[in-house]
Order: sequence, then C-alpha cells, then structure tokens
Amino acid sequence: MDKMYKENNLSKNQQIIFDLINKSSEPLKAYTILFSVQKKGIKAPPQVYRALDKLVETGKIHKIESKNAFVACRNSNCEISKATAFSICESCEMVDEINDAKLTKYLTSFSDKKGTKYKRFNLEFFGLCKKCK
Amino acid sequence: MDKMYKENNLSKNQQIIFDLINKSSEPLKAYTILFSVQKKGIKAPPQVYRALDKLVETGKIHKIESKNAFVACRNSNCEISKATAFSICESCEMVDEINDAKLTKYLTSFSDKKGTKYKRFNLEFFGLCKKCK
DNA sequence: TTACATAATGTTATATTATAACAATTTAAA
DNA sequence: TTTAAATTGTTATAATATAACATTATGTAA
Ligand SMILES: [Zn+2]
Ligand SMILES: [Zn+2]
Ligand SMILES: [Zn+2]
Ligand SMILES: [Zn+2]
Repeated sequence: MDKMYKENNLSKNQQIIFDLINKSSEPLKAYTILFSVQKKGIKAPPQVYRALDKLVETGKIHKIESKNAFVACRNSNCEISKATAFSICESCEMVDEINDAKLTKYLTSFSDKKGTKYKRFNLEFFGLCKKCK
Repeated sequence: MDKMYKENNLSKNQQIIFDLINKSSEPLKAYTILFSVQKKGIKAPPQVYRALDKLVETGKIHKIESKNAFVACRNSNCEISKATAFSICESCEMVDEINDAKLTKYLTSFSDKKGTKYKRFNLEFFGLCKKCK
C-alpha cells in the first residue's frame, strides 16, 4: 500500500482532521468533523476521537472545554498545550487563542497559598468580540 | 401541599442537589447526582440538569469544564461565577477552588492586544495535589 | 532481510452527558 | 383571587465519548 502521507509527523487520519480544523474559522465539534470527513473514508467516532486525542497531545490543536470543540493552535509557543488561553465570544461562536507572554509568564509561575505550582493551565475568557460589540 | 423548604432562596430540588454537592469532597457528575437523589424523588436527568443550571447561574456551584463535574463554591466573593479558578489534581480527583485576590484582579482587569476586556473567565490549573506529590 | 514492537486504523457496540418537548403544580405578587 | 413566573414531573431522544477487538502499517534493530 501507498504510504506517501508521512512526510511530516502526522498520520493520514490525523492530517485530514488537522487540515479541516486548521482551515476552519470556528471551533469544530467531533461529530461535525466526522460528517465532514466521511467522504475521505473516516467513518466512525473512534477514528475521529483518536486523531483528536493525538493532535491535542502534540499541541497541534486545543480543546475548548466549555464548548466541547476544537481549534488549531495559533501559537508557536505552546507545542504541548501546557499553557493555553482563549477569548470566547458569547454571541457569535468566535474563539481566539490568546498569545500574551506576560499573561503566560504570570500564570506559569503562579503558586497558590500553599506554595503549590502547577504544570499546566487552561484559561477561557468570555465576552463579546469586536464584531458583536 | 407543604412548602416549608423555602426559608432560603433555593427550591426543593435545588436544595437537595446543592446539599449533596456541598457535602462532597469531590466534584460530582450529573448522573452520579441523579443516582444519589433518586430515593428523594428526583428521577430524571432534566430535573438534575435544571437544578444544576440554576445553581451555576447563581454561583452556588461551579462546573469543572474539563471534568463535566460540579463543585460547591468555596469563595464568598464569586456569587455569579464570573471569575473562577481551580486547581485540579491529575492523579486523584481532587479539585480546589482558588481564592486569590491578586490573581482575580489580574485576570479581571486583563485586556488583550486589541484592548478588549472580558466580563468573565474560568481558569483551570493542573498538577499534583499535596497528597499525591 | 526478517523479526519484533509500536502506532495507527477499521469496525461494532455501548456508555456517558445533555436537551427537547409538553403537561402539571407551586409560588410570588398584582 | 387571578395571573404570571418559576419549578417540577415525565418520556423520549440528541449529542458526546469510549470499550473492545481485529487488522494493517510503520519504525527499529538483530
Ligand atoms: Zn496553542
Ligand atoms: Zn462575536
Ligand atoms: Zn466560587
Ligand atoms: Zn491528588
């Protein structure tokens, strides 16, 4: 069988699903993805969820927890999704990844009252985007 | 019919479900709650989800988005769940609400590169709790 | 090359989380 | 007391996610 899809580090299904999410201007849900890629031979939920899991693990995409939806990483710094922040419009579906060095530094070095530090965080801001204001 | 449950501002189902979550040392999932309150006459998912929605709306509980589970608010300041932060242990199921005035202030006043401010945020830190370290 | 281990895929079934829709009852308050 | 709003009860179903197992592809090292 052919195996020409491995010039980069993504497998066939991973690449198909990443391309779809990466082109999208909105967060995509797993079943929306599933319906979109059925013509490409990806027919069942586990195929989608496995690719999503791997892409999240490697930091190519992020899950927007409050929406159960996925966006491509727009931040070259967060390869492993250790420090993520998003702005989410409560009116339209828009989500933007926030890439703010000061914010990241502040939260990465944050320690709580017991002095505990954390190895990962996810921050979601909610409000109205420029268009919706 | 009796109506003696309304000394405070919670309805009967809301109070039953709040009490359960409030007593719990762990975040509770909706269907765990459902099974626990069936003896009290709450028999169907919508009854649970409606109570949860209301309790979240009024800030009595918070949803831990990464777990689809609910905890009682331990922070007298966040009546309406506008500014929430949690520490989540990746080993046991422990979740603590973080009540740090400086952090809250920093994030509440945060504005992104376009100068946009947000009216709400939710922050989840992940790491190992004291016990698991 | 061959053998082995690891990763990825395909497939069916099922588990888990959440909401729609509608009827009835309770509560607040005009 | 009558009206509106909130809450409850109920059945069905939608949406999200994983278990389990068989197969194929890929990378590595003898
Ligand atoms: Zn990113
Ligand atoms: Zn918007
Ligand atoms: Zn709180
Ligand atoms: Zn722990």
